[in-house]
Amino acid sequence: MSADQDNSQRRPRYLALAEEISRAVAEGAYAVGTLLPSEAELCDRHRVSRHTVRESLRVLQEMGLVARHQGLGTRITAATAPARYVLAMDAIPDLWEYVKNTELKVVRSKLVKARDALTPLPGDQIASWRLLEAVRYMKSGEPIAWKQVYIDARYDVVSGAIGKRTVPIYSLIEQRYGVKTQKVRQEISAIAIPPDAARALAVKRGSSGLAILRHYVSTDERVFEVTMSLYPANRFRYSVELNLERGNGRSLAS
Amino acid sequence: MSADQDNSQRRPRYLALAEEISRAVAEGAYAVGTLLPSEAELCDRHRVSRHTVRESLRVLQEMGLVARHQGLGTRITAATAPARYVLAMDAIPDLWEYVKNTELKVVRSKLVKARDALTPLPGDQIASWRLLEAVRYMKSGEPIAWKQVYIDARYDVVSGAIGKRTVPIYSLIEQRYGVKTQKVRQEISAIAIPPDAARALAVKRGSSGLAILRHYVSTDERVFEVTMSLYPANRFRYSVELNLERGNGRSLAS
DNA sequence: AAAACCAACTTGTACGGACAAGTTACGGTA
DNA sequence: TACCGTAACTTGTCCGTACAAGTTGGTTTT
Repeated sequence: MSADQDNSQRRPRYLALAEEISRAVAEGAYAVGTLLPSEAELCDRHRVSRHTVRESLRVLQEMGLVARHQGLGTRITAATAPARYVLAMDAIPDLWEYVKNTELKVVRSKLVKARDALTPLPGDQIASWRLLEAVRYMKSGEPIAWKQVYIDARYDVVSGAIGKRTVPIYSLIEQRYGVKTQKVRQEISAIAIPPDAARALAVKRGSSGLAILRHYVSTDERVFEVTMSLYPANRFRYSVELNLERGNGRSLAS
Repeated sequence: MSADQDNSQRRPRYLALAEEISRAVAEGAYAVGTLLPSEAELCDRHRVSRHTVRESLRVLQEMGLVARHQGLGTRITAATAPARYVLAMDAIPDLWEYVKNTELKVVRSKLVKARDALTPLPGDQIASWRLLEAVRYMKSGEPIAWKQVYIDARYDVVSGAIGKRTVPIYSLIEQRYGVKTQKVRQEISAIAIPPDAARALAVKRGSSGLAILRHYVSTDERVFEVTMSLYPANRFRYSVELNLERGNGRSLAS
């Protein structure tokens, strides 16, 4: 038996092997980006079955240390298992909860070329995007956000529609076109509110505000919606709670 | 072959079985809290090997639908797989990457009662907290953040220490006292920068800024550190990328 | 009545084998 | 020189067998 074994409490061979490999990786025996020895080779070296080797590699994969590629090999992706924070809720605050308690009123709608957008848009600069300018109100009528929504013109679910909306647009796009949101890139910054938005929000131009830029990315890596939202200070707080998890929920501890 | 198979693109049997079981669970064929049929029984019913059944159950486990108990059985833990966003990086931007490229200079340090803190503190209002006032600089010397750090006085790792720091304080607390960070609650808002901070940041008082309030929570649910950071507009953008994952990182999509 | 034992059932670990599917590199041909 | 086909290598899927380890319930013994 090649892997260390403590008589008083026997560890499974696959865990012992996983630990041995992860230690070797941490010590630099295999550089990040390179391939581990093949499964057959690991069988020979450690005198275990392919089942045991595969089980070990699965554990390492769950820890985020390796990625397996059929036909190619097992690549080292990290020297030590990355610790990750997991968002402890089902969605970004204003994708769901927030939308439920407010109304979005579209006040302008037009087609624009990417290059003409006030907000930088990705990809082909002569591509067409549907721009919606909107104001979000509390049910009580107070304006809390000024928003520009750019929709890839191929998914023009709301062409020309002006008025109140209560369903997130990316959700409509998902339903209508079968596009799946895989990723949301988000950037938050402080800004002085520009004149157009200031009027709509009933605040002084140049007063403090929060800007949240979001790119909605589909499973085939395309940005299909871009939103820029402006919130006056004191009318909006963005809260999230993050939990610390290591690897992908799997560690070597038994 | 008992599980549906599409000729044009053959799905692995174990995935088809996993989907069949998850659909049955969602439809109420098995109540949450009860046991699934045993592995042997599932083999018989679906005419597949035990390996295939075990592989299916592992997928369901990864989705958070079932929990396996050696000697007992496989229990249904949820009717549908919880959907979660996972922060696609190792840490909140300024817990790691950001800290590496900047320096925090503590300019004031004193003990305060919770009730006297400028930032609201949780729990007992007569409890003592170590307050550090600090400025964060780029290596180039430009001030980018004004910060108040409140530390539960029981974990006074930096009592009175004024000067430059490059290691996150919560990390020092973890090392010194064995406290484990389990959760970080975070709130982002826009503010007009107050006078004290404006001076330290070399911006006009009242100009736009970003405020990030964080509560660091230990594994025993205690808040042991609270930080309030102020960033002038245009000097700081808070970027995150969120991936949609279902269950524990595993879905049925291939 | 309580404790010990045992059988039956269940999941976990480990082995072996076979073939499918993906990737890469090399040799032959146009 | 470029393209195509093939061989070799690799991981993925699926099957089977055997035994270890854990759980539970029933029976026997004290």
